[in-house]
Amino acid sequence: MTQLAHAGQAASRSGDDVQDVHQGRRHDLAVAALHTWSEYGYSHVSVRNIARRTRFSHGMVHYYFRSKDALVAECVRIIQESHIFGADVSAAGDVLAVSHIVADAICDSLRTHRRLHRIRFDLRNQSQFERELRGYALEVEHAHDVAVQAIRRRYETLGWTFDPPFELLAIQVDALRERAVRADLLGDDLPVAVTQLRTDLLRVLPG
Amino acid sequence: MTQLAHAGQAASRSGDDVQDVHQGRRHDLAVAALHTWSEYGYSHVSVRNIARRTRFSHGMVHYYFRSKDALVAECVRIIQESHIFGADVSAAGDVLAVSHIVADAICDSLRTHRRLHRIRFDLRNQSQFERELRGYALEVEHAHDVAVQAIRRRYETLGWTFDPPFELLAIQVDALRERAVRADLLGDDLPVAVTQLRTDLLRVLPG
Amino acid sequence: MTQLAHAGQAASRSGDDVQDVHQGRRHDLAVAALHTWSEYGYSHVSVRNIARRTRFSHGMVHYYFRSKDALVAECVRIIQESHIFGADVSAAGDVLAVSHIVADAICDSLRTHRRLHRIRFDLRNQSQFERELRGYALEVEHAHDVAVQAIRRRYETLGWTFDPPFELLAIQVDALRERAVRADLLGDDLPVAVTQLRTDLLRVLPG
Amino acid sequence: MTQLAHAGQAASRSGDDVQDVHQGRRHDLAVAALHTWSEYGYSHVSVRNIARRTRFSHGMVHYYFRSKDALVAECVRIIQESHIFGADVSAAGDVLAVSHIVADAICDSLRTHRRLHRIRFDLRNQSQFERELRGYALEVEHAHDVAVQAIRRRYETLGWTFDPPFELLAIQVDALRERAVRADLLGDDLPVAVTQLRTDLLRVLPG
DNA sequence: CATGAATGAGTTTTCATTCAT
DNA sequence: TATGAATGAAAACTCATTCAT
Repeated sequence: MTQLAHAGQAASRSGDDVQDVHQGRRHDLAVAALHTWSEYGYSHVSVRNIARRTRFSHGMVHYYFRSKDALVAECVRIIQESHIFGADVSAAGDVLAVSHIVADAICDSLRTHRRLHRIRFDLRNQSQFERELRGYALEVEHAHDVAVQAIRRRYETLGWTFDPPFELLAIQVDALRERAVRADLLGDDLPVAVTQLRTDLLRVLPG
Repeated sequence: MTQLAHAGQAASRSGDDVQDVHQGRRHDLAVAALHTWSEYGYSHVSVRNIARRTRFSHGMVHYYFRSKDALVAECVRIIQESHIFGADVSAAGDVLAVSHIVADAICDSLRTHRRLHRIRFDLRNQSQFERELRGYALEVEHAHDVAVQAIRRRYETLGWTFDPPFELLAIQVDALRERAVRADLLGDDLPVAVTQLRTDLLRVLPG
Repeated sequence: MTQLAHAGQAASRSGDDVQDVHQGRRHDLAVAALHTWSEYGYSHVSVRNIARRTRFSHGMVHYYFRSKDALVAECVRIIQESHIFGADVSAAGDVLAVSHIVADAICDSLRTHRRLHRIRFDLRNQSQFERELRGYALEVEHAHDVAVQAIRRRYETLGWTFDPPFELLAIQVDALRERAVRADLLGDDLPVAVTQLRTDLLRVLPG
Repeated sequence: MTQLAHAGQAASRSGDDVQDVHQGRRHDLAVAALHTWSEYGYSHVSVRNIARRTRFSHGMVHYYFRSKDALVAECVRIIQESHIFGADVSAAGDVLAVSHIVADAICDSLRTHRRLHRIRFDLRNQSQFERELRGYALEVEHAHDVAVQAIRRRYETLGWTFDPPFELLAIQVDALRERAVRADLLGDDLPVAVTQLRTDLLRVLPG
């Protein structure tokens, strides 16, 4: 549960507590929603299922979130702020170092934020069918793209040129991540899947 | 609708028409279900939604399918029989020819069976959350694997060795297909997406 | 199954077979209905449940019986004709002999026709709530009364006078029979229940 | 309706009214269910039928009762708490007095709780066919047995010995009660039936 | 004669949402 | 703020009945 820890509680010091408490509650509820989502899938995320996970009533959820949609929006905000796609490649001195950092970052993120990754893939899939999810899915995909482009720039700064184009590599990497996420839920051991993932990533990344 | 055409209509033989008519109806209903599925996603494939697409009552659907599960089973059967993963590479004389045939087959299948492909990806995703779907998802993935291995063997017969391993290439190809499927529904032009897919496939396939 | 055997098939000799075949079918269907009834209770006797027990389609049931009600009527007729309440006490020379004959007859009937007895009690109960069953329940109860009165007359002919009145004894005997029927379905051993019943009957019957 | 009156209305204390109001509603709904049950039989006790009796929607019933089974459980609880089998024979000085108290208690209970008695017999019957009812039926029968044994002890304390055994007498008494319950619903006058019952009881009870 | 296609009302249950307090 | 009462639509499924063939 550490991975979805409550970030807003430190805000309870200053004067305008009210706002902060409100935000804290919203956050807590959204975290509960994320848990439900990652375990049962979007279509089973019901307001009551979420409330059951918290100390709050189901009316509360509607008090803090105008609708289920607003709740999804908050969930997406949390995903964004978790920087689950980031890899700090600024210190890497050569292409191989970048690849190692990237592979490690992906695997670490999968270990600590597997729920969020699973949600991302579910969101991307569902957004094909539920109009109201498209905006959120695009936001998350955009965050992914931004992180990916930063990596690309580092590779290119270090003199690597991609052929086939970088984009296709990015798609492959993302597909490997998705496979690891699926393996996890389908019963396969997460650590094993992540180890396998690391091996595979190093095979396809430059170097 | 042409892509999901009615296979049972040839039922004009003689005595056992009854069975054929029955099977025809079952097929028609399953096709209606596939349409609903591909447009609204699995979680909105309800018996009533399907009936609404037909000239029949919802009781009818239950008349032909004991349960929703039986309906899904028939849908999966149709997907299987559509051979949406097949590529006849037996005639290919060199590696490049194989790649072209594979790329063309994938693109053709996407054009004629885009609904089924979309359903496959949705099924694969939902099966993570809905136990009763796992068997079906595994069946479809197995069909995919079988088709993919046939291609691999042809490549290897023609002397190609894969490094990184073939499996990673297959995942990449499948991810490209998924992207094209998503592009379609997200508003991008299908023909454009398929053209792009073909270009991309030829870039990653051997040759 | 012997207890609900088909009585109408011997009629297939004469010229007007048609009628007889028709009656035979009606009988067979009603027997299937009786089986369903005794196992699942009246409220679960559905036309399809019955048809499933036979070699016929569910449309057949409606072909032979205008409605579920007509089917019930036929079931009741079969119960009546099975003489499940009868005891031939004409040969009994003294009161004790009558009591033994009655006890034995009740136990024998329970062994060979336990299904019908169970149905009788279920019918009597349901008829309180479903108007259309009342007539049938009353018919069956009347048959019971007739058989009971014959026994009473024999006792009185042999010089026995009942105090408390015979009617109260009849109610007690019937309640003991009902208890044995319930014991059977609730898992207790039928033979044991019948043996117990015999002992109890001999304790309350004259002599 | 007096016989099934609302027990929770005293909920005017202070802080924990909420609970009481909730319990009150539950009780009210269960009472509505008991009415439906006693009039139409268990197989017609549907959530919608019950809601139709109240000013509430059928969703409400599900709000208060997780499932139909929970509703039945509450109904049974109400039956238990109504002590419909009790007779205070502690003050009776001789056997005849016990018999009179018992007869009067049975008749009084039948007058004030005839619905509950009818439900008991229906429950006992249906429990033969519906597994999920067995536990409830056994509970109610156990309550009956407990009350009956208390009476037996009083008789025996006062020196009466039963031959035939007490158990057979209890069955007879219960059967007489059932007959009165049936007479009521089948159209016969309740007061008349109860008067008759009293006479009959005094004929079979000791003294 | 006999079938099974077809319907519509019924069952239990879940759920997003609104709202009075 | 926060609760939980209340609703109505929707889900999967069952069933008696009608009817064309």
